[in-house]
Amino acid sequence: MPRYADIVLPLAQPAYTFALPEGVTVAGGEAVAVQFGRRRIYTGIVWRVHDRRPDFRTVKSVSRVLYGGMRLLSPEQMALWEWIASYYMCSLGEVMRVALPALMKPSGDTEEEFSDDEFRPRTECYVSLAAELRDEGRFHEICEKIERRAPKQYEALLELAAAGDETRIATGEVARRLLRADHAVLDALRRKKYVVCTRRERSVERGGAVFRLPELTAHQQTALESLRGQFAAGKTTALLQGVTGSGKTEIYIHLIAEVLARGGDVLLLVPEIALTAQLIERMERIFGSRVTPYHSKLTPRRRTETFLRLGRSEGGEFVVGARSAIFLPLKRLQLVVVDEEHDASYKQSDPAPRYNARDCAVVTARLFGGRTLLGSATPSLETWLNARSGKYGRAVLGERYGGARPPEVLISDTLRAARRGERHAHFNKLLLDRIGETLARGGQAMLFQNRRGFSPYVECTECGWTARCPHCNVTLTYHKGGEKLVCHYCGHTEGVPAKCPSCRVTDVVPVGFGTEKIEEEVARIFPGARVARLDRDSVTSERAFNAIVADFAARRTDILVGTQMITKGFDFEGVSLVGILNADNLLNNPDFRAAERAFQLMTQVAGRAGRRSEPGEVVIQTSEPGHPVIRQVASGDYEAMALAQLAEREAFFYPPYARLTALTLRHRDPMLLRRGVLELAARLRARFGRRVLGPMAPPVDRIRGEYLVGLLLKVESSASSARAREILAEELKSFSRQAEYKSVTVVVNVDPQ
DNA sequence: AGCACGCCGACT
DNA sequence: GTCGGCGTGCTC
Repeated sequence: MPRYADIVLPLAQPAYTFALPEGVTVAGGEAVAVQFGRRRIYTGIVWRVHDRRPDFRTVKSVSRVLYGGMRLLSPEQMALWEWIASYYMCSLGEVMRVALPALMKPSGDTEEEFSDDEFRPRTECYVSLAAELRDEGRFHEICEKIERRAPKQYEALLELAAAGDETRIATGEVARRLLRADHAVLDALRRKKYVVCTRRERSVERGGAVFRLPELTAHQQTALESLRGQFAAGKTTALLQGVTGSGKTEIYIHLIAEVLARGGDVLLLVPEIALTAQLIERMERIFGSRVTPYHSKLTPRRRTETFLRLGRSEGGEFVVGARSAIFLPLKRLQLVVVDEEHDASYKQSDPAPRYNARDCAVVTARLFGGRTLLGSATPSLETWLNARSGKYGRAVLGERYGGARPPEVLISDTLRAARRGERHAHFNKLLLDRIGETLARGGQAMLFQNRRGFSPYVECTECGWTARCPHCNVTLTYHKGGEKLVCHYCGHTEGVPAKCPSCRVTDVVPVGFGTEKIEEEVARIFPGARVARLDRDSVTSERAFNAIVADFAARRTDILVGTQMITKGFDFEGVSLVGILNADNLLNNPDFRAAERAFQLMTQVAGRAGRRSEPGEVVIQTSEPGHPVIRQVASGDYEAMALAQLAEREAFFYPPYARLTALTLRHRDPMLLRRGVLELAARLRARFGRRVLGPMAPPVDRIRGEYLVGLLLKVESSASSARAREILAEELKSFSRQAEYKSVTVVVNVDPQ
């Protein structure tokens, strides 16, 4: 009987059907090499094996089976891929692109090109004590012998012997890279036959049976028990809401340890690399080498090793990773923890699949019959409402760790300060006074400005000309380092003109302000202070990031100026003052989530002030001191914010009461684009009525020489979202089939941030 | 995604 | 007269 396999290729295309040659057996979830097109060879994932002959003229055969026929994807992972493809309206191939590490999906024009790229595991040196030294008496004897003459070697022996269960893998070996002893010392020990070195494929085994669990406070204990109870009673998803410093992490740790002890797998999702590194370290202190990190800063090889190792694992795995870790091939997933679940970086906005890892976590856990814990100090309104309505379980941690008091929030009126002549540069007198006092006391301050660069743009003082990108409809951002103007959309860079190119009269000057400008000003006003900056421009690498953070933690800097980056989970003991330079640009974002975001951001920044020992101070500079969100931040009243915002969302029919799908149409000819969007809007209105909004011009309506226009679909949360997507897919298909609009690109973003 | 096919501008 | 630009459509 002829057999066929539907193969998913890493393309924005549906699966293709290939024949299975005589004697070749494959099953769903395995990887194969196939020839696609004239000569290109791709890695594909077998989705389904069947014997229905497709009605194409030529049916090509699968070239060979990869990874020795190992099943790369569990049935649950395949179900997740399918859910994502259907929910986010993309192809399985697009899911494949993010789900598999790059090295695992080689492609090439020739067989050599293809297989040369194929992953080969790297080896690593493992060290263990010689058999002789396993005997305690003999060990001490030798230690005594070398202690004086070779202190380094003695140290190394002790280190090796003392390496806890968490670094030692099952065979009693320790990876050399985990030892402090250097090459020469280990070599000497090896020559003396005190230690044995073996080279093997790295990180195949994971050790670590002993976890050092933190003690819980009474509040934490109550919350933990409550969550356990709710999970046991059948709630699949729960929210753990706890203010900054209340110790959510300790609760995660206890739940994680319980699952690992049962042999189940755990996935801990964290927003992004900045936070990832810190949390991974923290988890390694507890769980040792049980922790498997997975984030964008890993090398392609590491990612592949991790993927394959997990695929072969029998359970008891603990992965800490960023959003794409949701795709790792865990087989006994029992718990997914999503830390800072409200964080926007869980949603991938470009390219497809435009998935939200937090929502995928909930789906995945359900597929495995596992549980999801969503943690946040300031939950997204979607999650909060789900918890409130009883759809999700819920536990609240009200108190800061060790009874520390919340920071005192001072609201400083920018307009009033300006009227009184109490505004210098971008600082009100109040903030400057507090910074001065803080420095005098030897304390540290953090200043938050939600904007990168020296200042956003340059302007001619005479005629108002501003530098704009020739390819995108945006002003160019001014970066002082190098006197450059940069487009944040396409990367176009040019120099700052000496004279205004328009009126040729005067110089152009920087307008507005970003972190770089603030850094400069604060350094000028407080010449004695050591100032550093943390934003995407100053952080060129993980190393640079760590250096800036380490300097601040060690109090080698006094003031840290930064963007969002400084809001994320740092525990700096010395920070007693936090300044928010401009709350207005947070509040006035033209986005239905602006108020929620502003609250989350300001609350998070404020949480950086004053840990443990003394309460901190927060100064918020704003021209709207009476704004409800400012008041809610000042009083730390999340619920007031949530209730007020939910009322607005309900009134204006926004999430969580409606589901949004954003459509963006793109074309280089603006007239054709205009006709196209009107046509599509009309078609959609015929099906969805007033649920269709637009056409609307997006904030940036031209990128890389292409024009953009948006449509927004709002469907009641109570309605069937599957049906809505079905109708939308139908209409998009028939729209794109029209000859005139074939060249118009339509991007679908389900649940846009 | 890659690649071939096909129709309009600057070169030997 | 051709070489080559990239716009369009197809790949099991």
